[in-house]
Amino acid sequence: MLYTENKYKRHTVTSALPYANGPIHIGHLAGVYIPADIYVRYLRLSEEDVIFIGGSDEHGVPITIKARNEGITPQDVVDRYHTIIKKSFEDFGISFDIYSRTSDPVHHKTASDFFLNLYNDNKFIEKTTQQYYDEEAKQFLADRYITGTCPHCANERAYGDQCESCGTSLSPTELINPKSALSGSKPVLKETTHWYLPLDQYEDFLREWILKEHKSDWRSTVYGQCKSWIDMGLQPRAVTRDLDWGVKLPIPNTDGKVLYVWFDAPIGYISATKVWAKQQQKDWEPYWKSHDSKLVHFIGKDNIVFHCIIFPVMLKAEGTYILPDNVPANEFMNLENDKISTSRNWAVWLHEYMEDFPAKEDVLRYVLTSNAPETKDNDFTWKDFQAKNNNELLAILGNFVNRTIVLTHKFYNGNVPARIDLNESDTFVIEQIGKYPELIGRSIEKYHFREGLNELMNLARLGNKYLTDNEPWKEIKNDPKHVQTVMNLALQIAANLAILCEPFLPFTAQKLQAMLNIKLTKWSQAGNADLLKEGHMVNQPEFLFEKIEEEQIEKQLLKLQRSKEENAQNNMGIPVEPQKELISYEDFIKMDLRVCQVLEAEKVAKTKKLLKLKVDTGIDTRTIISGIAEYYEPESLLGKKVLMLVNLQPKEIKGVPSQGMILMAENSNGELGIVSPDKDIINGGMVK
RNA sequence: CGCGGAGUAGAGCAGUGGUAGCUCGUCGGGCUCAUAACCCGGAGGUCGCAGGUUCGAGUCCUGUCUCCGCAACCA
Repeated sequence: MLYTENKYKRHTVTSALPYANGPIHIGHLAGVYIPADIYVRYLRLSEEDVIFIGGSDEHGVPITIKARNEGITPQDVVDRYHTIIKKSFEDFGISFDIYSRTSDPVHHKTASDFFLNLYNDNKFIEKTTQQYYDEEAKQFLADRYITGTCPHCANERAYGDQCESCGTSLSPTELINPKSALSGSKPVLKETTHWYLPLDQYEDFLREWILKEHKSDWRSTVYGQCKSWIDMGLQPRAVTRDLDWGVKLPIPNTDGKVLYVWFDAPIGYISATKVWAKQQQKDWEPYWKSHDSKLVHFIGKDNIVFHCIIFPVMLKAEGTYILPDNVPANEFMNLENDKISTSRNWAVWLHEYMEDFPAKEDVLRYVLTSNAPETKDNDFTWKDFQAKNNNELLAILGNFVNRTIVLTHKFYNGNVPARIDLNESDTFVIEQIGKYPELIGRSIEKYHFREGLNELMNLARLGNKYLTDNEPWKEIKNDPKHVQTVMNLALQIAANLAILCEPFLPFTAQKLQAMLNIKLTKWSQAGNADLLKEGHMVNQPEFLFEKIEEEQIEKQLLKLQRSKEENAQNNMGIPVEPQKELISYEDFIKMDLRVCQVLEAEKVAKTKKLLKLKVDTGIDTRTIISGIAEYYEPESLLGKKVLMLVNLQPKEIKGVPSQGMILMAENSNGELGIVSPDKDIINGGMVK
């Protein structure tokens, strides 16, 4: 039974498949897994038919690269991370009905059948194009794995899809001197055939389905993102790749081709359902094909386009599947004011958290829920973590339960006292207890988990206030009869908390129920002031939460500090480039390098990176554009002596002609630094 | 003018036309059953800025500034 209108018989809840090339961190949890888990735990308590699906996404190029770098097979890589991820989810209490993986044979079969259906139905466009091929590594190269010189700004480290120096998007064939990032060799163009999903043909369907039907029930962030994609105009998207790691194409003469990972991953939800159904001896089809099933995808915002545009188009094209009812995507969780990053090791890893804070799963669940990035990016800080544990979980919820149980033992040897002669404040409390299940339930049904959690805490606050107002420790001498009523109701509040907190704090719910010596499994039991019968015996009090001390927090901050320092030392992510081809002295002296002085500097409007500089080259005064605005304030450059290539072909950037190039080098953080002479050299002094 | 989101008390957030609200922190008081926890009260905001619509705007419209995200792996 749900509170909001419900025309569905069953729920299919998916959570984004984590990519199996790294462990799980708090960003994943806050964005996807905790909200999804709250939602399904709530549905189960409400006695709804629900299946909660998860699994590892184990295909795609980055996994093959990682395998190559470590000298192991892609299967080794995904086995390692699948195991770590699966275990940390289990330990943390993410209650998947099935945690599967896309390397499972069931998935390969499901995905290739899905493809074949669309293929036989002529839903794809077939196109033959020229693509770069690495003859040494014997494979076609993804755009990202080709580097070369940008035709626009002469940056030598442009990628096949984009030049980061000038921001233009490129296609690999535009690069001058293309080079394979895999072997370093020069790739050759080779013909290859691929199949495309013509998203553009589904524009009307998407407009109707998202922009009209879901205008009011999808989150504004999700809706806005979809609208933007649709309005920009959708393009056919390749569903196949030349790669040998993935789901093989089920059509003849396509050796070395697999399904593109974004096509095969969401089908993983379906195949995981099949694996589950087989284990449970159930039918998987109603969960995906019956119109009385409610499909909900929990994802992070980076996945919106796949789950709101591409996957629905796939399902629509196939024709027999239902579409998602909602896609409650979260924004991002930052860590200590900085973007979470796997490669920079700027993260709180779930498996490490579990080691450092044993039996504190619910503390992290609480903090990440109460600060969940539901409407915008949010920040996780350790100080906040400590404060929320000490001042909220412990002080409000833990303390309420503790004082209630302690008093029960003190006054009644642990037996629940009878309720007699209710006064106004007692009936008020009973009335309030009756309101919370719906209050919290409605919030969860609307995917407002922060709000629901806050209401839960309000119930504990109500309990604290009730005790303080009635002062049973004092009144036991004056009015022992009423104290029985007060303690009875305080215990009923505790029992209600034991059910209502289950979606958010499952471990706490278990502990609390054990302490109260009851077993509560249904949401419908909550809201009732008679959960504990007169004379029922409760167990000895135990702390639900412990205070988190300053040292523990400092230890975590130190850990982060250390990874920042290691990053700085390790040259992370910036391999030293191999030496270039030998050139003659004649080639060298063609370059006119000189010491110049910056006279004026200002930001180029509407750009992030560009500065417009006026420099004295000794020969003349000229204007150049330089992409260093992120690293230097314009004023700090005034009067600075820099090295410059003055005879570079002029080039117009953002409408301003740039006559030359300042020499710069990159540090370990990818920041650019100006190379300057260390003696005072005259303007126009030659570098030789 | 690439697109989307966000800017509300010291911090974190809610609030889609009608007397500015919640949690934490802070200050004062109360209580002592409780893990110095709990309860009451106060201080603190011209709702990024500037115009406009309206009897009335945080809320609608126009302009403008700032931050974040997407177009690279990553929730």
